[in-house]
Amino acid sequence: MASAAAMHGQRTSCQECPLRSLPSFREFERDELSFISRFKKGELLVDAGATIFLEGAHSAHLFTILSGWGFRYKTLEDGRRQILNYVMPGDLIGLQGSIMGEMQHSTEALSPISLCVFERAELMTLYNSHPSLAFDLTWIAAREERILDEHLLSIGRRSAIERAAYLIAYLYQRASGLHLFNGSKVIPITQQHVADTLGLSVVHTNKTLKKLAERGLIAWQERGCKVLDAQKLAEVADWGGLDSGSRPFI
Amino acid sequence: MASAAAMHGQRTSCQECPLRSLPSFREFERDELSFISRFKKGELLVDAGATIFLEGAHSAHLFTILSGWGFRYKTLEDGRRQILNYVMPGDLIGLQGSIMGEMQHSTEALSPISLCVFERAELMTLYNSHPSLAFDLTWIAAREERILDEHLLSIGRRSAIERAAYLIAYLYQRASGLHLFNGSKVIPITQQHVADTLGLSVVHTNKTLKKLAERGLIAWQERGCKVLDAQKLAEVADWGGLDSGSRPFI
DNA sequence: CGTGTGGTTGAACAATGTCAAGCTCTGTGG
DNA sequence: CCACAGAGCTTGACATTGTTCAACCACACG
Repeated sequence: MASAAAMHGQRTSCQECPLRSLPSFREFERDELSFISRFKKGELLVDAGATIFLEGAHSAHLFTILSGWGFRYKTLEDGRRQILNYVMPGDLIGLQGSIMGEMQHSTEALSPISLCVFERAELMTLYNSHPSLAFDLTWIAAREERILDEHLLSIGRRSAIERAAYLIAYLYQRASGLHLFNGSKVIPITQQHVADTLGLSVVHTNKTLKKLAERGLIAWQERGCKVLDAQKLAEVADWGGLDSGSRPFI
Repeated sequence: MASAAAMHGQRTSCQECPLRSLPSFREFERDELSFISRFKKGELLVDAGATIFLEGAHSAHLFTILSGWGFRYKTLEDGRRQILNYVMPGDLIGLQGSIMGEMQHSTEALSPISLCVFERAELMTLYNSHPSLAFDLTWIAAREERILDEHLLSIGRRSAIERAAYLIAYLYQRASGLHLFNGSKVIPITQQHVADTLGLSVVHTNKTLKKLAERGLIAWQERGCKVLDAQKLAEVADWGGLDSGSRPFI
């Protein structure tokens, strides 16, 4: 597993953070922004395939994804893996571990990722000095919870084809809101990732994706899934879509 | 669906809150306690089977469970139901809705429940005046997230018998920490609840529970599941157990 | 050119769902 | 006190879904 990682002080200033201009995210007050600038200690670059957090670790840092795709997962003793959720630009990762101690899941990069680095030890300062940002952190945690609720509904009660349709519609909608596609509409995952997210075997996943392809909703490409009809995917899954308002990030 | 609910100002004072003496929960500072006393607007009693929150609602309140059992769930259009998690004394419910707007899941009482009532509108005051309690709210949300992670692993990757063993061990461990059993060790759920939590049909759930009973790990009783060997249940599921330290509540 | 990763396929098999019936309580109304 | 209805549990036969195994293919990369 390649896991080269480069830390460097050189950095995008928070004032010029490319995420700020996305309509998905809320605006900052001036003092919030200056606090975050000080809170940010640098940037980290990791390769595709690298592990950012490993289950069981106690990390001194937490990160916000600046660019790239990744995923969180847990495994059983015998190696069975469950992907819990995907991470994309604007997502804060490592909060669970920062607040409660040890990490109980791992996080891996799906593409090269750049991260803003924050220090866990300074989290309490944030709570003390910026109540609005503290509220945002709870918001971020509540949002993740809400997404996990939907995933649970999906894995527990949707059929294989519905699950697959939901997953792709979900990833597409999130990534679209972040302008992550340059017209390509290709989600950079393998069928193994899809299988491990849906709780299915790769073989069955392959056959299921083929059905979606036959219906003209997706096409499978070199290293990824091309979304052809996001609307119909959501319909197949009986999924209402993500919250539409703008959300906080840090 | 019976949904009688009685609100009354009469209340257990927070100073004498029975939950405070449980080792599962952390101690409060004096000023935290006095703030919470003011934050609490009264108590609510609901019958078994009553709906506390309904998906789609905008509630002006959030609650902490004082006594009783309940569960959170989501449904698909055609009626398929997925139970997301169970709620027990000390659990804060409605935080997701309070922070992000509309409820996206429903909550139902499994037994008669008493609740402490808080006003959503005063949440921001908490963030402004009590950073330590704000931190606790994030903690509470992060804890729920962690539990959902484990549930996702369970439904996605564990076999029927492992899932059932995990669920019962999980409920048993939580309830034990809250001294919810008076020596009975009986979890008050039906097999339909188990099925809807595990993502299985009732019939298959029945057969699976029978296997656990044959192994001497549980016994099914009038309206509930008697836990005979919590240790072995956790082993069957390859589950490490809940976090052991004391946690915050409000 | 090999080699590895990811995708595709078919066949045999295992896990789980569906249908249908019956059973045992418990509570209710006559 | 009895009859009945409903909820929850149990069981067997059968259908469907999903898994495992074992190939084989295609392409990218060294």
